[in-house]
Amino acid sequence: MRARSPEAKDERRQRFINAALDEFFERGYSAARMDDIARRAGFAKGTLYLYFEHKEALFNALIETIALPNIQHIEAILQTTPNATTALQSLVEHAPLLLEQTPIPRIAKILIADGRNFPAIAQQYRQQVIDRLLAAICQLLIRADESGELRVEKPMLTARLVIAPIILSAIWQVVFASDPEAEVDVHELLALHAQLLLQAMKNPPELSV
Amino acid sequence: MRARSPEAKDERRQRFINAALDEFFERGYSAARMDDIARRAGFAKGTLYLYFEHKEALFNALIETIALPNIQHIEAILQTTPNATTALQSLVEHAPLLLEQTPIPRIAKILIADGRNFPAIAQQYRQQVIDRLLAAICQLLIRADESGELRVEKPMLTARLVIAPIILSAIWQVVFASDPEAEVDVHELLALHAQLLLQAMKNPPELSV
DNA sequence: ACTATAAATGACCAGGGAGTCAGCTAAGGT
DNA sequence: ACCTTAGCTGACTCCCTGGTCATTTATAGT
Repeated sequence: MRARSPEAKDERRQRFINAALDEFFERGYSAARMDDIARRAGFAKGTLYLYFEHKEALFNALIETIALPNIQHIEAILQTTPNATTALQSLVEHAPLLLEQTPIPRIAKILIADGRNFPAIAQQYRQQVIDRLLAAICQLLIRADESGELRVEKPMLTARLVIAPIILSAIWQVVFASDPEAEVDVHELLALHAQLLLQAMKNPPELSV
Repeated sequence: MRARSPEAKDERRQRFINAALDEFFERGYSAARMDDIARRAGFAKGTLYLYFEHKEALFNALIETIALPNIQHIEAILQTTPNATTALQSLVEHAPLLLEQTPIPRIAKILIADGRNFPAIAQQYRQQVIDRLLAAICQLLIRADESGELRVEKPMLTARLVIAPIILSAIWQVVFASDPEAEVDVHELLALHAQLLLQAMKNPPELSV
């Protein structure tokens, strides 16, 4: 079967990108072979080069394509809840699914592993994905502070603390996937995280002296 | 100059390992060149092979050698303080220095990037370094709970939450080192982290309802 | 000074992978 | 049925790097 229509070509591109996600994740950028990526997508190496000029272009396309849909999903979770408390709980509730069913952990691993060799891509990813996620959480916290629901003195830093255990769980899972001893109950961990965080933000400091 | 005594040979080994740390960190295991590592240590490639059988043996030695001294340093910080509150504050106080002056962030990056291709090394590192660090924090929390200083219901998970922002700061710094826009005040971030965490653990949940 | 020892060297080899291109063939048009 | 277009192929080239080893040379002992 051949791709003649523009839609069919887009579908080809996507298949190559998905194959690249697997291979880059598994082996790292340098050790991943273009031939393997093509085979995994079901084509020969030459075909891959009809769709991407070179390895780096494929890498570029991968980072650009994969993350955005997922970040929009998370933003939706955060914005469709009435208050910050339930928004955070909802985020934490959805997180295990995000970690298992989306490519986010794999993208994170790739970015950490190979981002240094592609500073422009790393920067773009930070701006378009991470900063956006942090901004969404930050706004949520500011609104909660203004409404009196929570007490948030440094929303930008607090936003970073909110996502830290989530991201680290993703990385943990990805690095120690083959190690049964290293398993962690992510849901329980993040539930505790939300509990402690909300507890700290609900109690004004004066009470704790 | 040549290494004739066993001590001089140990010193050579260490120089190669330090050079390997730099190169593996910068390029990743696969893209790092043995010739570059040898040159960086001040020798020719052949000499490197007098000290390490092959690339993988060098990688092995790197992971084994570098981390342990630093983990002992951290354990010392945690054990020489009278109570958990000051221990955590002290950890957070020392963290920016650990992130800047020790190879911990670089080792973390290498482990994430290449650990998947060396599952045995990743597992060994987890057992000898990470689990040990978590155990030290866990014990600290248990003692604090027993003495009534803090309220800690799930010490093992809480220990993970304690280190999450520290590790993530290390990774952040390593990935976005070249991006001036991405700078974060680690000290301020971790100070807030300690403050919120201690606040949550000092207030029994009943008060916050 | 001379010699024996072994540390250090770097040209070399072999294997492997990025990128190419001349040929093949599926598919739509006539 | 035949032709034309263009999507697809994989053998090939070239370069790069892990690992080797015959040669060179520093050093300690006599």
